Amino acid sequence: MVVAGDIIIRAMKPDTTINQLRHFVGQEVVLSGWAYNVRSSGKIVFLLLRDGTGLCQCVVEKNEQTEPFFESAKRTTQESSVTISGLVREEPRAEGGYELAVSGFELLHAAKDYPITPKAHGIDFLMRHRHLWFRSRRQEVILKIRATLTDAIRRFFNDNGYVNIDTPIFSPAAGEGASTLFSVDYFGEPVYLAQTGQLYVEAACMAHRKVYCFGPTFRAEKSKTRRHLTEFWMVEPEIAFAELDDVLAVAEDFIISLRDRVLRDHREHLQFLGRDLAQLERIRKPFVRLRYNDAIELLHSDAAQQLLQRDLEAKNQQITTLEQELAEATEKAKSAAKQWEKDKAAAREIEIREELAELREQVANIPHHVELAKNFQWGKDLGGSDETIISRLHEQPVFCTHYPKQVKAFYMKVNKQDPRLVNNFDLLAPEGFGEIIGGSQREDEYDVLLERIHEEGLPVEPYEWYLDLRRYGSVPHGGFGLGVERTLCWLAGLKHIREAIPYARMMGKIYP
RNA sequence: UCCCCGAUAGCUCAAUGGUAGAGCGAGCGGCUGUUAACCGCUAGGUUCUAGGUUCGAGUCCUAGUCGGGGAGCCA
Repeated sequence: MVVAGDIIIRAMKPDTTINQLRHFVGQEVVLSGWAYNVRSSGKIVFLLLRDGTGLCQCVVEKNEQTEPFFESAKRTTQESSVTISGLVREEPRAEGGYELAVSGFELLHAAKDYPITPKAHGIDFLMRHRHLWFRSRRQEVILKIRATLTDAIRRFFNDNGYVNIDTPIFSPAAGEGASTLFSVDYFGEPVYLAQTGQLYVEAACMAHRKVYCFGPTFRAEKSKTRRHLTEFWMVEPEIAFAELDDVLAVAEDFIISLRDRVLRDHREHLQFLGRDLAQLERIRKPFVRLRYNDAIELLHSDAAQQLLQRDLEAKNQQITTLEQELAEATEKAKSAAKQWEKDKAAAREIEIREELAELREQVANIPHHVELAKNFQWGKDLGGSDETIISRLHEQPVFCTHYPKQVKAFYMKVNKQDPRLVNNFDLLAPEGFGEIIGGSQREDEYDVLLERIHEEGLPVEPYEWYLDLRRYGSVPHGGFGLGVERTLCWLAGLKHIREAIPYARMMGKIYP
């Protein structure tokens, strides 16, 4: 039966996809895809087709030619798969500017009760239907940008002389902080899912000079925030004959290249997501370099306090505005003449309530943040609110460098001028998106590294191979890790990290 | 681990302690330019669980489960 339909539909017509339609204006073509939305009146059907490359309105007018399939087209349910032929024509009223005047129609599979309807849904429901949520416009766009981002990451390193080294996911011992590792039964032995490939990539670095690993990493942290996943993707370059400044320069070029590529390939997608492109476009070298000691001064400064004060005022102002809007929406939801107007007002009401709740929480937190900043003491790690303050006081991304060694990992290079510090850095993305890179120069002196292992109370034996790298031709070297999902959040302007990965693994979430 | 909020139809949400409703979705019908189309009709409920208060609990109280937001920690 498919064959018969095929012959009728396909005879002499080229198969194409929606993103190619502009090359076929005035011609008959065949499209296949899924019904995104179907509207009909008595004698005309508008079927919005989704084919993975775009959306196209397919118009079926009732006449002799369409008579055999008109009813079938009219009754097509959401997300049913179809093959449609028709004449491509320019049409300003249609989304995308082109539409198909349908001449042939075949239903491949009728979807029954597709769960994600064209109305509002809660996040829990959407996450449980992640496998179907992919088909929604916003999710499709985000994951397309992600695919470009991961390609741009590999491209940068491959084009710049780095060798890709795949590091193991099963790790024999806890590298740092065993509590944050997932343990797995490995033939009766407890092993752990890798939370970094760095130590392994360092070894390869001594063979290849410039290397990187790229893959999933795992953190068993019980954190439930919009910035955390238990499984996320990280790329970790490692460079021989490099000191801290050399690593910073690489990170800078790397970030610029990712920004350039995503902006080049996804301008329209970013606009669809509501991203402020000017914020991305203004990013340029050099990024801000801020030493930990200076960051503390900044946190203690009037500028920081004023920023928070201005924030408080701006947010209170926003709350007032939103409260007015909420009252209007509530009134409209009750009094509007048309049902759809009520609907829209009610939906807006829910949106406003959510925004208000978020703003009120932020306002409630500001005094706390003020205190944290004012009382920040030397020797502590920078907290989330501190990072936000620092990044908001600068136009460009900020490298925070030279942290106290007690809050950092044992392998970071102890600073020669001030041995209380290490030659490390975090990169803070602008607009308060927070930390997207953590990196350092590595300790290359055998004695110092051994000392640090002892200081941290770590067993030496599992690190013998790592110490070997300092026994046989040790060189200054360093690298960093960039979190793919956090970077995507920044580039695409996503509020929550769960949208930045196809299947988010979070505390207590493993389906689908 | 800590703090705040929530759980009512497939979905999104209503319901001064007093007969559980609406819209969407589904089913049926109407409509030749719709844009989350629109209009009419129909079906759809163990109000998260277990206790308690009360003449009476979706609503109040206690505990638990699950979810959301935030803190800490981090990419």
